[in-house]
Amino acid sequence: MLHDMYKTIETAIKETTGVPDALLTDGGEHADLATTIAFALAKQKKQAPVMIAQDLAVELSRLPALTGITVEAKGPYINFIFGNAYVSEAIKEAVKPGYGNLPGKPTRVVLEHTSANPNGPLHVGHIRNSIIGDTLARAFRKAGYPLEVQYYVNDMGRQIAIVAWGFDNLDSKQLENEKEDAHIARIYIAANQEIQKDESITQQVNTLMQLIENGDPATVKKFRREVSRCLDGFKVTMKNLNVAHDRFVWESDFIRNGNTERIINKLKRLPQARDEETLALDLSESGFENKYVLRRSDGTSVYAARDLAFHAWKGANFDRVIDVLGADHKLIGAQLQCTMKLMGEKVPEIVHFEFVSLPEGSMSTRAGKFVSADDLITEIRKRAFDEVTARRPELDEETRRSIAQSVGLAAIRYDIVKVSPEKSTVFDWKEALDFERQSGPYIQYSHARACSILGKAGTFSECFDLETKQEIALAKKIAQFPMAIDNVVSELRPHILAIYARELADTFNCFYHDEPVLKSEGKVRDRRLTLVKAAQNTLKESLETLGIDAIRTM
RNA sequence: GGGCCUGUGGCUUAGCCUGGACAUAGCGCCGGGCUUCUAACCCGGAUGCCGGGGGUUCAAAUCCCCCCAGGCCCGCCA
Repeated sequence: MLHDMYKTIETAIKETTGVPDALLTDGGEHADLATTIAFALAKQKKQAPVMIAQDLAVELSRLPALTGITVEAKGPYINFIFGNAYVSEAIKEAVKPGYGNLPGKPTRVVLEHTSANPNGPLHVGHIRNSIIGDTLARAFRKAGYPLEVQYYVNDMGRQIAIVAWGFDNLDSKQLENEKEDAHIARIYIAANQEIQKDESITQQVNTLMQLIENGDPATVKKFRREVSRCLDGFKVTMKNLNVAHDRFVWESDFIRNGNTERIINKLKRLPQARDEETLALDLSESGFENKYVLRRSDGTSVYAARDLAFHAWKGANFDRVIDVLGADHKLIGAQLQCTMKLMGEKVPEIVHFEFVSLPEGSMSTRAGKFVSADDLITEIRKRAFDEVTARRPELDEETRRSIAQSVGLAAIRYDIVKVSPEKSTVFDWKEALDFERQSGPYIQYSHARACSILGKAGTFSECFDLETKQEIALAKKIAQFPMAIDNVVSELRPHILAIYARELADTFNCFYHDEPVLKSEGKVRDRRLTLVKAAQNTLKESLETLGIDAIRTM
């Protein structure tokens, strides 16, 4: 809708003036859309921008294509204000189930996210990856793309060897009520402490790594067992965060199925290959200083080689390959992209996000310095339950627990997704546990209020002829939703949706505060209820795309 | 030392790619609003050399250069 209007007006400006760029932008508080084209034409026409704007506005307003759009010059700006037809059409769409679904596309997309090393529980840094990834996944599906979400299991790294050593050599019994991933972390941390004390352990770990690379059955079994247990823990955490993967892809499979060897043979033939003691690529002509090592001198593969095999496999099976990775992967991500291009393989798109740290410094699983996602979830549910109990003492405990769970989820997911990924953040308990401010629960509350109004309204006949300023403002905000979804997938920036949902809630809150709905009568009541229904539906779709429960009462 | 990212009122933050109309919102602060559709809400007020300095432009938070501060990275680790 909004997109159509943009195109129509853009074409009209281009055809009328002959310029290649209509310089059309959001009109903010002045208009729905506006152009600064008069500035650009000033030099060429040797006329003041104000004069040009005035003449052009008159000319544009006469065009049949722009019927129903108010065109007016305000100084050097030309403003476009959409009429009632636009508003009515938008609300007609917005009351339908699935509002915001974009037309289906043939492009098959594979999206990888989270992929944390299975050596300890997911912490508040990892879940930034999960939440950005999962929100993108939901937006892609809403935008009509067939999508598969994958988790890449790094099951043959040094840290897994350290875990395996710990289980063999330390007191490694699982404690009562200890979650699998927390158990693994405890052993991993203890093993690292032992390594600090006794350097000879490193040799034993190296031996384990050689055994796993050679496919020694007992070692493979041992590694698989602990990695699987850790993943079981991750799955519980992710379920609690409403995050889902379609497939877990194991790194070691790319050794076993020969893909890594095949990719190494292909890489050897590149002019950039340096097959000396090690096999490495010289990517200096692409601006990378260090050599990109693929095979060690002992003949075993390096992570990079397996990663290339993994990405080649993804590229062969999907049309678009997208990875969500932390800022620490920027360099290796760029090297991966560069190498894929040199090989003529599909180049993955990478979404990077900056680090989450603690007030006392960086997080470290090895040092046991982290806030686990499980602890955050437990704490936030407790807080949410107290809050619900204080606000709604009349509800039974089960209902309050259920609301608290949804509110807690909303608080966590929104708190993380609302920030632009390129900003590094410091985890703050006080902010994470806040349900007011610009929070997920705030948006849920707007939705619940809308549901409450609709519940009390009974039946009404839909009416799309809006009138007051507040009605129109809300309708126009609702109309922006499909474009917000489109922007998220085209820019790969899920925080756009978070900001949109909050603004929609703001607009709806102001609307129902200022305009009586249930107490109005006749057509006014009908059209306001229709608008509430459209707002409720749009809030619901927004929340669900953010992976947040659109609860009907709270 | 080199590369990438960030720097917007006391705190958090949008806008920056695609330059234009008084820089977005929240928290906190000050002052209002619950016998009226759930106050997880709404309304009003104070608070900004948009890190600093140059440049490009009719016009710069936005583009270019330099500097400063913080984060991340520069392994035959993953």
